[in-house]
Amino acid sequence: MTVADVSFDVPLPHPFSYRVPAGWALVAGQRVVAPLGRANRTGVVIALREQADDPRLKPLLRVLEPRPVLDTEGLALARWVAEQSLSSLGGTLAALLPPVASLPRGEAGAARERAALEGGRPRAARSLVEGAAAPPRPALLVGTGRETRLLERIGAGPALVIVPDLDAAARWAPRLARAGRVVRLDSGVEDAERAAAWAALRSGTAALAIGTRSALLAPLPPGATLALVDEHEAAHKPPGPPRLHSRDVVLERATRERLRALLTSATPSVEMWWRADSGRAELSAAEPGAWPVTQVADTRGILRREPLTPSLARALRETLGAGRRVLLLVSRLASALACDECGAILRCPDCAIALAYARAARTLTCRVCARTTPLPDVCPGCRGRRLSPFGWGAERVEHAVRRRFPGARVARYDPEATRGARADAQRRAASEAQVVIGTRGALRLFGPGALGLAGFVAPDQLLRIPDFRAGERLFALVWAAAERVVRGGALILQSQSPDHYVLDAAVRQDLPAFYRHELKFRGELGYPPFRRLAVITVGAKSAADMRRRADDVAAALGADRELTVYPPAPDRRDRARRIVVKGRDDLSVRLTAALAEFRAPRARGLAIVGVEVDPVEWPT
DNA sequence: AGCACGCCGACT
DNA sequence: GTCGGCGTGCTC
Repeated sequence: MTVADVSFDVPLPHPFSYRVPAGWALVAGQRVVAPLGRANRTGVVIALREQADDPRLKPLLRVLEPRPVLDTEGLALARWVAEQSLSSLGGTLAALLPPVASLPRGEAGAARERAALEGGRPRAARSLVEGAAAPPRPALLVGTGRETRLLERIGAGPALVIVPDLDAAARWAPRLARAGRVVRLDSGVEDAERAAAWAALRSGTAALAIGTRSALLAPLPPGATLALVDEHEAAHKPPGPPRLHSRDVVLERATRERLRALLTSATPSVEMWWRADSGRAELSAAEPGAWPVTQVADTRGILRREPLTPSLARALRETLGAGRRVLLLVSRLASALACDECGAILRCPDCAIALAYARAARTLTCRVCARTTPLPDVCPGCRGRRLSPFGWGAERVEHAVRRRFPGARVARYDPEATRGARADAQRRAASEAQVVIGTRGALRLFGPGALGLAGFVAPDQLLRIPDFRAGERLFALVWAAAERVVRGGALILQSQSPDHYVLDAAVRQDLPAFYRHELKFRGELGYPPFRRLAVITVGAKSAADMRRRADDVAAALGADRELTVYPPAPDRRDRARRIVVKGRDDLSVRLTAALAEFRAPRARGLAIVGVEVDPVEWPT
């Protein structure tokens, strides 16, 4: 009998086997409905095989679509993604497939017949036809006009453009539409439209498609272009499956299927820059475009009670006078409260992190456990009476700016302010304000050239975050702000370390200078792109159990001499242990081998909570 | 992940 | 005497 191995969206490493009813012409890559446990669930056929009759196997119930959503290559790529990220194939597939198209009633049977007719046709002896031609080198498009250059290279397609989020999908669709019919694969459109888009790409009715990471496996004809917009964006690797950065999937797919990969970014990831630097990608740069008048204002010794240096205050006044808009960027770190007598920062007694100081409400709030207390009169440590704010959160800066510029329309735009009931009002106020004080997310309010002045109040706070990508992230942020400043406008960076290479490279609009420094530092400390990282989280019921299990896992990893294993460190408010591992290109394979005994289904007791390969956000 | 089965506390 | 807590185990 014929048996189908079916992968479901369950966190299990293995597929389930079913009997294929006689007369079905099923192929791998088709979605089917089959009984699993007590329910009927949708899964993907990942393999078909002949074997002796086994009465224990249940039959498949029905085929969902006339044709496979994935061809053999797509299936193989999904398997690669799952292996690389140490996650289940079923979950990975579920995240990389379009919604199921709802067939009009009565067509289901017909669909099955069509499947029999055309489903089995393998989509390519493609690589044979094209022989051993080397796959085109990926191109990295940086600098001014990179998006126009991307559109030029794409032409009328065939091409699939992957963008970081739904907003970007909505923005890109009309731009792409100037060259031909564009279909959308992102969840910003109805399910039926997404499903139809996938089908249109496969049949060739549409040659241009746009989507987010869920579209990474959408069908493309030979010779097509696979584009990734804003390659450096963390949104290309959000939590959840597929647990790889879209960049890695794009590059791998392009190599396997000989597609042309095009990636754009104002400030590429260090990984991608290194790839171009070492000749494994073409760097398409441009003559430097307009850049704001940029200045680093030294804040050493003068920023305790006043967030604006004379330079920034003057620029603010002039910009407002010229009728242009101002964005003051604050780090997402809120202000804290410090004791002037003993020097301590007030911390949450439970979580040990600095309490966030809310000036207007006169409260202290813990960001982890949400405990809120009224402002104390004295320092809990030394009973000192002089408590003063420390660090420049949005609220404190807003207060200072209002005091200094009483006539200006000032609005705050940060995650705090744009949450809850007043969110809409706040957003509207920010879109009309002359001075916006906000975090990174506030950049979305401004298009290119929309700002007269961008000012970074205390970017040092972002550099102090214990994450090896802190510099890269600040550089990207400064650059993104600079690109939004109008020709002749100003960019002011306040800092206690005015010579820092991140600031220096941004001031001089010198992309290579930043990467030179950054690569040197990454190389010396063994960080990506020179080593790969993974974070393994271990949990257990009791503290002692957790410690023992974490030590066991660390020991198993350490037995592989190719891996560098760091000692288990407290995580999740000390409810888990975190083990950082460094390895080489084969990190995933080695992790899979070393962790096998802990990840086995029968290894009960919730030993391993999570494995995160190539983390983008450092866990704090 | 669901969703069962399976043994110990506060309720009509 | 039951309803229900979520610990443990299975799903072809």
